[in-house]
Amino acid sequence: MPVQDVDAGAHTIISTLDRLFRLLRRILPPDNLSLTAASALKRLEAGETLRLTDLSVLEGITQPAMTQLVSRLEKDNLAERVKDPRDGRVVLIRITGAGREALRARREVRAQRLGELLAALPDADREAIVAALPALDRLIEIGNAGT
Amino acid sequence: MPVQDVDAGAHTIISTLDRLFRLLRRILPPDNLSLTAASALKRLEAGETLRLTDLSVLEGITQPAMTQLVSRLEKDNLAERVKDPRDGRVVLIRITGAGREALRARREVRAQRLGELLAALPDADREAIVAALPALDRLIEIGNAGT
DNA sequence: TATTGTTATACTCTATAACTATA
DNA sequence: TATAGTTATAGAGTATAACAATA
Repeated sequence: MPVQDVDAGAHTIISTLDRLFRLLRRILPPDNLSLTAASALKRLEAGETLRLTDLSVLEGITQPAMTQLVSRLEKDNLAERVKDPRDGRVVLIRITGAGREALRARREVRAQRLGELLAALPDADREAIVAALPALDRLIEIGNAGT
Repeated sequence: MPVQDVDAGAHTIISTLDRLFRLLRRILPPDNLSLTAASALKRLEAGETLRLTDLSVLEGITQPAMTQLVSRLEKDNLAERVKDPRDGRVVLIRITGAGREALRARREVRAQRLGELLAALPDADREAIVAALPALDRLIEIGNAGT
């Protein structure tokens, strides 16, 4: 695609992604982790603990929004607040065993649902989608770098 | 991709899409149409009028949720309720001129933002993403058919 | 009685502004 | 005074249950 067609391409990409987004939300099981909760938990799953502020920046939401999200996660026993002995102002967040299990279950269910749809696609379509993933990952990286 | 690897592929696809969605939401200008409002308006933009129930089914949300959404759109003068002379129970929804203009402005801003990110990608990455769009559209079609 | 839509209520997710506690 | 986090408040978006109006 030549650079001068980037804007036309952007329209098409956005349109498809918007519809895909709504589809994925529809097939997501209702009694499960929300996108926001899952995203934050995934971030915690990777490392050890994270400060509430750092987590809010990484997730791209405000500090009060993260305070509330952590409170909800704590209420459901998916994450917990830990005091930082070196700085009394700081709150560290840690994922719980139940949080890890919730992530695992969510991954399984969602992959199963999407897998059913993928299985109905022609091989060439599956290949085209998989082939685009590294490019999309780089796009995400560029977008996040600008934050 | 062989069929037996569909589940592994599904995990990777979902992970990338989840991060992509959060990125797109972040780069969306705050004082603009939400994803839900824009999706419903786009549906109205295409045809003439739609019944509230039909719109809720098409958008994959409940009837009360659509009632509220239409009320918000009406408050902002983006859509309006029209009585159906043939059936007193029915409410028809119609997009307004301001609604069309809001869609246009939203498309322009979002395409511009995404275009900036796309322009920073190597040509091969842009091509891979564009090449996957028809496949994703067919995936969406399959998913929506199951509704 | 069935269909169409609204109202009531509750929960998640988000924001900004004002506040508290600690450094 | 600056930083870390919480509380207060408001609004979008979603759901289920109960209701009203019309067919």
